[in-house]
Amino acid sequence: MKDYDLTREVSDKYSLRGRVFTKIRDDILNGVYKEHEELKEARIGKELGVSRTPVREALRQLELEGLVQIIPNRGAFVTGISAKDVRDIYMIRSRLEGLCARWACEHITREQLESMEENVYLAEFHAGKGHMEQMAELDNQFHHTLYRACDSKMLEHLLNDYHEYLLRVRKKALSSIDRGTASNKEHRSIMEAIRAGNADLAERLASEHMKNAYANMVSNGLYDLYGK
Amino acid sequence: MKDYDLTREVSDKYSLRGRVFTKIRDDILNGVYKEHEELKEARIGKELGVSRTPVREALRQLELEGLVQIIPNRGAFVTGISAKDVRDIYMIRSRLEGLCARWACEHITREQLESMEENVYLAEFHAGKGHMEQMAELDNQFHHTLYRACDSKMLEHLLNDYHEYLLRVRKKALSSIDRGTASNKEHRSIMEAIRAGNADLAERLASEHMKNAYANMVSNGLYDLYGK
DNA sequence: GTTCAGATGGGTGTATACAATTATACATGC
DNA sequence: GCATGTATAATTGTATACACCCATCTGAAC
Repeated sequence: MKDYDLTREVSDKYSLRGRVFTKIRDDILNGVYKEHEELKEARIGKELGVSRTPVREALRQLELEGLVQIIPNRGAFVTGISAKDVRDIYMIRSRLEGLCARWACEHITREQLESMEENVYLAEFHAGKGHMEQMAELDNQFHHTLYRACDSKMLEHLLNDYHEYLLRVRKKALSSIDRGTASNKEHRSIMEAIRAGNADLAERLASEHMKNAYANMVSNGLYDLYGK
Repeated sequence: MKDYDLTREVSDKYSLRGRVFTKIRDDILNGVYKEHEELKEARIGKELGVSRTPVREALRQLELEGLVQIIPNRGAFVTGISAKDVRDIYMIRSRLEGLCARWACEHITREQLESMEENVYLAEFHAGKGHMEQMAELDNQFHHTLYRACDSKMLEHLLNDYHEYLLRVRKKALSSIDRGTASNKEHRSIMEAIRAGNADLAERLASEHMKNAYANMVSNGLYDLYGK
């Protein structure tokens, strides 16, 4: 039998369900749907020109992604993210990114390391110019490369989940240019620790990188929008 | 608006879909369905006396739980767990259980602590008698109490996921009575560290507890069944 | 004014029909 | 013999119909 890919992802980007799933998901992450807003199957289906069936399936999946909550016989609602949830996720990520960096020391490929180097180099340029948009994109890229480099589908997928989950919050919490610069320096340190194969150091730096990102967010008070 | 529960769980235990979901899930965890076995909607529906609709929805959810993989237009297959996946999960859990124990130091309730004490006490009794069945059940219970005690829905849910995910493997890897005794001693240490409010110690002990559990599993060579 | 039974409307839950896709078997050509 | 094409069966993907559940409103009884 063929050796199928084991990661748990929403397959089938090209089916109706896949398209509906992606659409609703993006709308939630981009704030089109607010917290606790009800998502009615019929309305969404009508909007996208499909029947309720693929919409239902998409919603059921989004429930497990954590973006939607379904109450039996009542409906689907956009989940709220509390300040505590955000804090918890950052702390969970700090542990996991640390583990990820540790594993990356052993498993990173030449290409991945070069991609990281390029990323850090480029980010310095954009930081100097104050290009926030590009900084954010490069930040995403850096982390995805790191997740890749740990060579663990389990961990990579988990970290991707959380990373994307937080996009809802990060979209609002525009980080300052100062934080961007500091963050990129941390990226450089992490990369160098990995290149040197220093697993203990890499784990510690990556873990602290997350804690710093969270602390910055709190000090900016920007995610209070979501607090109760 | 009502303050709905935010955890991402499969709600609706009493709908057909909920029952189908639970049934298939249990069958996979109990080894009724083997790795890479195909799960056909029509057959399962017929067996359970329901139509394909709830079966489909259950399968789509199981996909995100990681127990099933769906290939578009092809079908649903039971996912395989490789030896590496098991190792990765144990390492991930070691970090997260550590974090969980740390948080429990601050948030554990009187009842939860008493439940842990009772658990450890009872486990000593069963260890002496060689009651493996009860030991396994108490082990599950201890961890669930710990997950509860950290007072984080995010972390609790994540750990529950992994815990249950590994049941497939643990069912086969019957641990020895020696490991049971050692494991329970570790439980006691963790509990005492939490009771003393020593977060650093609790985190370290809980983290090592997982690594030990994994090491024991490897030394018994029992999960090689799943290796490639 | 308050409470509660019943009607009602809007929504989800499930079954079923049909369309689209894929697997299988078999024939055909080289 | 082997590869390739084609017909057919089997299976999944989607639309639709209807049953069922629940929130809301109404009105009568008190």
